[in-house]
Amino acid sequence: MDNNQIKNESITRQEDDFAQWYTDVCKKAELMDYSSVKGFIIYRPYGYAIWEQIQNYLDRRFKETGHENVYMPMVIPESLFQREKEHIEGFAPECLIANIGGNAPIDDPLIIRPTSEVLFCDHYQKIIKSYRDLPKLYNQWCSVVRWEKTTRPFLRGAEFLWQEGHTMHETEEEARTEALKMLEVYEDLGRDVLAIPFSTGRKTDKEKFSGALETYSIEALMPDGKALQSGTTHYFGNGFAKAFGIQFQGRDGKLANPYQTSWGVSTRLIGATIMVHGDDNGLVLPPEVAPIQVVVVPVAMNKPGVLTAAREVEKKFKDAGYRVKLDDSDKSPGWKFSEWEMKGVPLRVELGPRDIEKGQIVFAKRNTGEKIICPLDEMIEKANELKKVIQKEMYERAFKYLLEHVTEVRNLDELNAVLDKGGYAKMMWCGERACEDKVKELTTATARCLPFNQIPFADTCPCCGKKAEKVVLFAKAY
RNA sequence: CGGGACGUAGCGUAGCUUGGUAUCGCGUCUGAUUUGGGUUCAGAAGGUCGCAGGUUCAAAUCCUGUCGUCCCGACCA
Repeated sequence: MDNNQIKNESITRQEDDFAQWYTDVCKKAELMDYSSVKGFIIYRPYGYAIWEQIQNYLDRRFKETGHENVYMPMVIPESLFQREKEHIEGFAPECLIANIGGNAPIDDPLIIRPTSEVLFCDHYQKIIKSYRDLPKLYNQWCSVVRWEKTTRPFLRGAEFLWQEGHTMHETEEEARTEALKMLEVYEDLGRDVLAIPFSTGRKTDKEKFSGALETYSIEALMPDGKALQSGTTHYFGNGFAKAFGIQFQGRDGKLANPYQTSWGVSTRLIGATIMVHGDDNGLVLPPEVAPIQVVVVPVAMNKPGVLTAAREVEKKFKDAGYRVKLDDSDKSPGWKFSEWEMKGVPLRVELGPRDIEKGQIVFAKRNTGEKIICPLDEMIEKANELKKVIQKEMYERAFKYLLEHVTEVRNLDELNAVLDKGGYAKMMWCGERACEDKVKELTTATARCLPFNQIPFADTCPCCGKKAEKVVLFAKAY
């Protein structure tokens, strides 16, 4: 095989150029394509199907926890956006604004939603009158637009798909609980669906969402040592409620402002999944999120009986509830193996004349490459077992990587060394913004979160030498 | 938004310095052959050289602008 062919048939190795590997996988696994506007991508069927799996899981969990889906307009009058000061200041630099309608200028220009807090508040102001109207637990699936300067498929787009929950509560405590509860739903998604261990915690004031009192996040560590903020939940207090005049009559007959949360995850989760699990042969998808869970590749397909047997295998998997594909295309088996590995299908079934004779099939696991021979009549049971094993192996591998890349640092030299190498630097922090800024200046890393399990391991802040009680994770971020 | 690289058929590319009929591989199509890790052989189709101007008898090639991708910064849920 000459040089051209090698280049053409395969993707950049992770080791050579991780960013290029990522782009190659996105394109060659047919997850997306670029459009003619920078930062706006086409979600191709295979990529969109991954998002649909994430949606299916979350939508079920949201409904189980009492939430209802709604749909808000995609445009926000600029005047409405101005109501909450911190919020508009945070988002103004990245808004896309429409100011022509038909052929006439629009007096109050329309902001294409970068997030929908103000739309929900504007509506809540009209429908919340009494404590009996609370809580309001709304969610919407939509896309938002943020005019980003640097864009990358799934990781940072000018437009991306997401869900945004917006809730209103009678009491502060109930709202605070909601913000933490939804963060747990996201953690479950990571563990049970995406096989990604998230680091969870609270954001520093510097990093929190514009207008929120508290921001919590799920952070995932990528193989290049950078952290990816993969989802956030926010507790707002009643700041927006006051700004938007949302009032209800309480049980005591007095008027009060309700307490608010919002929370969201986006198609960035697809990017996280690609990076956390992928390898030099392409995508590696966890079974729960894979659009195709089992691919059946017949060998010597034109020999009598092979295709018939392969169709039976396909049907049995389908009947057992699997998302299964029979690849009866006119390609060689070797080509198909590589193709479906690129696309990350977790389990491959090989079936040829030799297997038919022996009444067996061959499983191949995408995550380890392992091949397992299995009697035909135990096929589904074995697949059920392998599905669990694969999920577990993938999660544990990612978890091990995470644990190996959290390092306690006690001075600035150690901090620098850890952040240079990649991963999280766990540091004691005095809580001062100045020290957080200093770390960024020295290392370009940012505070990812204050982990929930705060176990102090030193007394002083490495930046200023003052007393430190907070444990914070720093990392370079996407 | 600053610095750098790149843009030629679906994909990957040669040609550009020194202007003169568009190069090769993969893929695609046709037929045969093969099938347990990207089969083999034969034949065929496929291009406004990212886009827009300019210089010239003549532009993929030179000049200007613009759009896009990647990298490094800055910025950013």
